[in-house]
Amino acid sequence: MSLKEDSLTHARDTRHGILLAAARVLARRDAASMAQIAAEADITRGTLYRHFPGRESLVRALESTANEEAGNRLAEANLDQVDVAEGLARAIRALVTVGADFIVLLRERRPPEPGFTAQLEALLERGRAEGLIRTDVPLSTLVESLLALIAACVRTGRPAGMGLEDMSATALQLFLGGARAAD
Amino acid sequence: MSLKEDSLTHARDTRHGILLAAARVLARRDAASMAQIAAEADITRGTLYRHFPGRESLVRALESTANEEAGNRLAEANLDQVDVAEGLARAIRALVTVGADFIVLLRERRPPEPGFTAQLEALLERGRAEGLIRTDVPLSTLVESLLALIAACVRTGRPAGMGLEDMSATALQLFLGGARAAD
Amino acid sequence: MSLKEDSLTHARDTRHGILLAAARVLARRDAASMAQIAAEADITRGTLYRHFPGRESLVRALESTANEEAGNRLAEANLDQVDVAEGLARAIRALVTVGADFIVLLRERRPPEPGFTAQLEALLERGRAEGLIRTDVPLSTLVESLLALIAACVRTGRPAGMGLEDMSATALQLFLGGARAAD
Amino acid sequence: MSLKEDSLTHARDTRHGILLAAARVLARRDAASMAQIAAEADITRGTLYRHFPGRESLVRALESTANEEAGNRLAEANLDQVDVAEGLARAIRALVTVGADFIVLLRERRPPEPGFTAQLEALLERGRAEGLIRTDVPLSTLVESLLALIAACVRTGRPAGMGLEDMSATALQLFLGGARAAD
DNA sequence: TATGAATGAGGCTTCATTCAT
DNA sequence: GATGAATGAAGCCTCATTCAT
Repeated sequence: MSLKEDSLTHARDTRHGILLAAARVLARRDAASMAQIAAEADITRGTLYRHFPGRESLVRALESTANEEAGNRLAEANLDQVDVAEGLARAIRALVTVGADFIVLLRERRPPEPGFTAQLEALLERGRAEGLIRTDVPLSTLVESLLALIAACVRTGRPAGMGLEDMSATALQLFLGGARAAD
Repeated sequence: MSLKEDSLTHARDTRHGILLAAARVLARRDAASMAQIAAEADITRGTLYRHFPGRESLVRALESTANEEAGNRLAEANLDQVDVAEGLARAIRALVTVGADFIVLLRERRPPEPGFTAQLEALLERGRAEGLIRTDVPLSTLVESLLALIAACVRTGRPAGMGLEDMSATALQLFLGGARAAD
Repeated sequence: MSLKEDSLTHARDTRHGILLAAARVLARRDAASMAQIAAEADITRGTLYRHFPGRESLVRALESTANEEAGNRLAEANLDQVDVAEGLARAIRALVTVGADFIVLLRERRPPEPGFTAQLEALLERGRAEGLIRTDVPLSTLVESLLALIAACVRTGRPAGMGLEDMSATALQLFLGGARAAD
Repeated sequence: MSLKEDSLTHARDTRHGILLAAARVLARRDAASMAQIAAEADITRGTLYRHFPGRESLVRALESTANEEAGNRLAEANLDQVDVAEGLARAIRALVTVGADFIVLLRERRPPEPGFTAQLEALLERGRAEGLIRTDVPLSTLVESLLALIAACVRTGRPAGMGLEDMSATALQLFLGGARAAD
């Protein structure tokens, strides 16, 4: 590996490390300062600014990384090649996994980039066509509800020591079956 | 009405006006400055500080007002004197009504004061005892999910022009029955 | 005098004091920091920002104040009601007087506002018509030269303890007669 | 030519190229950053620091190069071997030629190195002894005035498309004879 | 009680400079 | 010798808060 490649790799790693640190600290406190983010990433503010020219740039990179990561995981899950129930299970597991690192996304969510929600919408549409998903509620409400339930499960599940599988299963049950007890 | 009472009333009105203005502006932008809040309330910063000794005090007052208001509405709903399904319907209508102020609460959310969630927990517990509400999910997750669903319905329903009754009904259906189509 | 008028006056005084202080400190060091300017004006940085929303605003106010003051003094001098030689003497005295406070202007000069140089140009044009001022050099060069000579005289004269009258007389002699000894 | 000489020559060329680039960029913007200077010289910041240990060092080198160059040109002009009028003409032509670099000097001007102004002072002193130059104005004021006039002529002449000879002639006329029309 | 000026702490950002490769 | 990452000291600006009127 050449020197140049090495340095590029290093830079990319540092960048990623910063994004992870930012996600952690912004998840704790939404208005975290650049100093706090730099501290969490174990670098100085100056270095932080070497990698991201400003706060906005950092937040945008964070959002688009999270969007991208979520989109990728959903894409890898081949949602359209399994039945809708299994697709929902996979989608939720994917989002819970991402969510653990990027809950921030689920909070301060600006109009989320398509390619992320689009896959969820397609899945739910198919579910409607098959008679599995209700049609008397707007699609956007369903998507928003799904995300809200995932966030709720992660928020309450993590402090209680639940694992990713448990949190995912709970979210799936609540989304599909609601809080009503099975008869 | 005596002069003193009159001035007390006036002070209370001003206070209330400030809180409403603060709710409006904080709902738009979480990090709104004291200046913006004062401007929205049509007073000067000095006056704002005469009524609330500091930003934290204002936010706390806002939270506890919202909590109180939500708590009062829930209390007025006599949740414990009707069956659980009707109780949930009433609770959701109450919370959807509190709406705009409530959104603020859901953002800055510190551990919400009891007296507010306690009533929801009691209702859900009763539902469990009656076999209506599932017991395989922690109570806190259920409460959080209920609040998340309400917020989701308000967020997507309001821009779509839905009324309070529609949003409440949707939230209730999603909470109780989930997204699965009725058989 | 009403309270409001009083406070307006006070604000204007403070503003003017800041401008004077800024002129002093910027004359010493062109890249002086806002902190240094505030210190010279005996206020804190915060107060400085209450009066001028940013550095650029301060510098612009300084320039336009100096321009204005110079313009006013030239206007008061009734240059067009005396013969050209006397007019030049008056103009130079006016500018030397302003210059003592606002040399800054004469240094970092951006395209100076008209109303200031226009009066000088009119005077020199009249001098040309009367045969007093040479016509073989562009008018703009003459104006620039006059200002440069005034600045040179102030810069070298002040440290030497020369008074305004002496500096003015020197500048006039150099401008009109040049460095050549009178025959 | 040995390798060592070659590398020395190369280093000297780089150094000179950097100084020229610095002159260009500092003439445009007084507070140019090291990064901008490096970019103009087409090297990295690291390399810039290899040649000059710090900003101050670079600026000093720039000043002393300009001083030296001006000094050299004045020395080459053999000012002391011609009569004073011709000497002044030569001196002004030399300084106008140094031009662009010179402007920088006139801005950041610290007490200019002797060896440069000394030659001007000697010339003017000789002019006084011969009765050509006025004695009723301090020598330092005369030097400063001469430099100011040269700068004024370059500043207004260059945009107007005047050549070096024209600008020099104008400066000489204004310095010696002033703005008064010849009788 | 209401107002507007003043304050000072803290945030964002830039930049000269150093260091490891 | 050259490069790019890292550093830390300022600089600019905002804002919650206090004070005098």
